[in-house]
Amino acid sequence: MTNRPEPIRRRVPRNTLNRERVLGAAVDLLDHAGPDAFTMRALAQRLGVGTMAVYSHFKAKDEIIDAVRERLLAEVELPTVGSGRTPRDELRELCRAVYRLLADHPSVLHLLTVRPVHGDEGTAVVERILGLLLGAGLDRSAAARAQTALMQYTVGAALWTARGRQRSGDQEDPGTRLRTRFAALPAERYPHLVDLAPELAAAQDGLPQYEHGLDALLSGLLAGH
Amino acid sequence: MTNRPEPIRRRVPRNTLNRERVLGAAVDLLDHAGPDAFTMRALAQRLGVGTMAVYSHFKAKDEIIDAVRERLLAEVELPTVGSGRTPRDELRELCRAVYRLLADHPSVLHLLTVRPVHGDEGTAVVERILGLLLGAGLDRSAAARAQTALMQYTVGAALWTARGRQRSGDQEDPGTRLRTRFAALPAERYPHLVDLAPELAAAQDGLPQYEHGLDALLSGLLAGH
DNA sequence: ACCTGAACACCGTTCAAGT
DNA sequence: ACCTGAACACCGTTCAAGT
Repeated sequence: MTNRPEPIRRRVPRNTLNRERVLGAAVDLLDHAGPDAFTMRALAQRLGVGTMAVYSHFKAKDEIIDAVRERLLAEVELPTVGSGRTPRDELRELCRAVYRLLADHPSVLHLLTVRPVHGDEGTAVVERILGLLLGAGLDRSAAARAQTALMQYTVGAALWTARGRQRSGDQEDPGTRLRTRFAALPAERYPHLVDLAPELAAAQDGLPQYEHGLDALLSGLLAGH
Repeated sequence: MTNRPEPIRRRVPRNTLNRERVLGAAVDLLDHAGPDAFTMRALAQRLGVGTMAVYSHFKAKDEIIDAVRERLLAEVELPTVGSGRTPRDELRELCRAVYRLLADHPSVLHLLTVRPVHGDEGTAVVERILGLLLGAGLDRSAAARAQTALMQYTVGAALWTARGRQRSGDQEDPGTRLRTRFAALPAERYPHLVDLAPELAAAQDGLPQYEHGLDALLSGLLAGH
């Protein structure tokens, strides 16, 4: 891709490795090859550098994990304030932005489950959501619980989708695989499951399913306000 | 030798190792020591057996993971049919049973995120939930989406709680830690977050928080039926 | 200060061998 | 058939050494 021949994999000259470059390669590696392939050795190789060079910029692998998560969570693009006609519209937009980030980067999801959050990642989103909930008339306690419930559902839905996509080494998409699996169950024991196999398969469609649940959750949380 | 001295760690006699014993030790190890300590070598040691003995009963570690997940998911105790006064009551009970299982065995949660579901685990719960949703008047598509949303929220909430408990090597409980962290944020940028720090910390209380969100979700899903 | 290669203590799993 | 110990190809990280 470069203009130079580079007959031999040239070593990166000094001082060109830095935290930013390491994090970029880490995100690439995670999104492209998955968490299992996210290895210090693979990361260094991708950077064209000895394995231990990375340790000059990060104390340990866990520190890279934290930094990657922080970096990606900070990337959530907040819809402009007042973009929705109602607080509820704006809540939907915010939650969908978080879902989209998690769905686009299954690795972040994995990082969330592997290591708890330390820093103030995602605080901007939380702040906005809390403001909208209070603005909708919820009291302090209800707003806090609603915010937590929205994040819990969002993480769960994203995880659900990522898990379905995980085994896409197979030809079939997760929906069809799930449909055939359910349809093959004994109909006497699981009549509804067998009967609703197509509908259950259709509910594995990521964003539309997320929005269905999100709307229900928002309705329940904002009921009476 | 008498029947009991055992001056030297005696080797388990032949044919006493079987799949059940391996799975029991695996659950113990996972719940007690966490996923990182769940090692083939540690598992064998706990069974008083050479590392490779386990491979006589399971092809690989992944197969153990699948079997553990299957075993625990089958353990979900289904409330007796018709125990609730309304379908909604019964739905709550079922979902809470799933949440309790996941919260009690954080390892299952990890196993769920690490490997996708293959067999027909948890089908009994799904069947019951679908029946109740249809009984409540939801159409086929709405029932399938509602069932998926309920499971997504349940997994997300359980994961959220488990993640908070993960670092309990520290003295403070996750609530206080989160409160102090939020309270320490710059109040100009995050006024609501700082203000609601105590309420947000209180929302990390596991089951009560789960039930709050569950009620809202059920209200939204069953609205108009 | 930044980067290297060898080495250490792990890991899952293969394999030939024992009973 | 069931179990063993050595060995292989990995992993994260320490360490002494190079520039």
